[in-house]
Amino acid sequence: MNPDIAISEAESVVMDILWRAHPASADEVIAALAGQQDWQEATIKTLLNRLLNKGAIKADKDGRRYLYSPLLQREQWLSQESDSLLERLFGGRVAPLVAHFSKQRKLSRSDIAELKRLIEGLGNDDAN
Amino acid sequence: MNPDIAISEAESVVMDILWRAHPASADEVIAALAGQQDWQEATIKTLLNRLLNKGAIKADKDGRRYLYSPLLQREQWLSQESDSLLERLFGGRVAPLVAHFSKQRKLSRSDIAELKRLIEGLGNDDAN
DNA sequence: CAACATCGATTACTCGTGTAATCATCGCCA
DNA sequence: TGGCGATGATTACACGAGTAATCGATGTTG
Repeated sequence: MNPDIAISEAESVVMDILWRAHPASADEVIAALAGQQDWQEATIKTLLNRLLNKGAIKADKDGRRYLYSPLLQREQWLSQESDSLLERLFGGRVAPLVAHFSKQRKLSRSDIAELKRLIEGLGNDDAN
Repeated sequence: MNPDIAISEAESVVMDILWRAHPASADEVIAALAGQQDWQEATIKTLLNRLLNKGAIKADKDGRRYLYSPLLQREQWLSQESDSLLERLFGGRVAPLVAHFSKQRKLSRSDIAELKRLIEGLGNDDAN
């Protein structure tokens, strides 16, 4: 479908704002980022434009300004990013990844509980 | 300790060779990469040098050439990469990450089995 | 109506990265 | 022993990303 839209790190920060609340004007995005990122307004405008040019967001005219909304879905982006890491680092297998976190003691007690619940709810799916 | 050595994508491909078998001469690295990457020798030499300059590998003189070995450990790099992704995308929690893969049907049957085993070997702090 | 404010678009500049050619050094063979 | 070949070092160059200033259009207001 959507041929993978590549989002840079800085761009993804802007996307995050829009995923949380859209549509949003440039000003609203800038406001939301103040205190979180130390960016000039101009910087954020540039990022919005780059996102626009690569089709990751759309802009609807609202009087003299625009209201921005995401086109790229957060879920899709999550998949792109995490699949790529999974592939590159763990040969595409999830278990080794979890094993890694477990080895690093990155699993909180609630993680473990949640995983238990998750795994148990899976037993009978499809092939491979 | 080691203040995060940043490795680029291409560099990590070279590291992978060295992690698999070290020390290795430039020629051996080049040989190992032939057929896997479509890089000129010069490109690989450059990557080796950049890795050297950033302290990710070391070079021991062996006659007229060098033998390269990793300094940055694979485990450490895996952690850098996966922790950063986990933080950025899933707020640092492992369970949501696994949930994501599960939702995307990225869990193979053997993944599930392995995860089951893994998780079971963990929960022995208190009951349940 | 003219000056001004606002907002997006354009332009700019630096750095890292991917990719590679070329340079310099040094041991080896004829 | 002097040129050759191998090997690492240096240099190159385009492109994306981060960061931002400035321009241009357009709407607002006295």
